[in-house]
Amino acid sequence: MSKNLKMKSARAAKDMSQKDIADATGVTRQTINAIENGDYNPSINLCIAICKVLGKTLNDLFWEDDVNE
Amino acid sequence: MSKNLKMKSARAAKDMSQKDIADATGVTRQTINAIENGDYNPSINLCIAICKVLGKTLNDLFWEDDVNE
DNA sequence: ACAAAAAGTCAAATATAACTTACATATAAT
DNA sequence: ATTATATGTAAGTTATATTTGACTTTTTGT
Repeated sequence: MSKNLKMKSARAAKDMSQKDIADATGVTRQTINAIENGDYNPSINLCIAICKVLGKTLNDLFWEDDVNE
Repeated sequence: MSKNLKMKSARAAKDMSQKDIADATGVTRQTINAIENGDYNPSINLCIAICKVLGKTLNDLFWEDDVNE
């Protein structure tokens, strides 16, 4: 799986740390880190929560990039 | 969780059964059924695979509706 | 009315996302 | 030099998505 740089840059644009996103979405920092680094395959509900925190949509952050396994 | 009627109608528009989608995405019929009925929270990769089969995007099928747990 | 396909559901097993704890590195500030 | 914050990673555990197999109910076609 490839890295999610769209998520990483959306997070940078909001000046939030991985821990900030983790706290806002109710998961751990490691989970956010793993998603950004493409280490696993998060649930749709978590993706939606991340999108809401970052003011983006699913297509903005999760479409077309992470298609490769 | 609420039912995913967008997915159900996109599937109807393609005249595909739940089993057809299951086979095309590499999961079981029960998994597709559970997603349509809102019984659980699929992975983003499975959502993307379903979107591709149905010719839709993540926003088309999974945004704004399934936000309610 | 009958048969077949599609859909709904359930229990038990397996795979894996996500958690916990922990340690290491890098950067920035004091 | 030291403290604090942010990030990357890993082993072991827990929660849950997904599978398997089976059975029932609906729908559709003949």
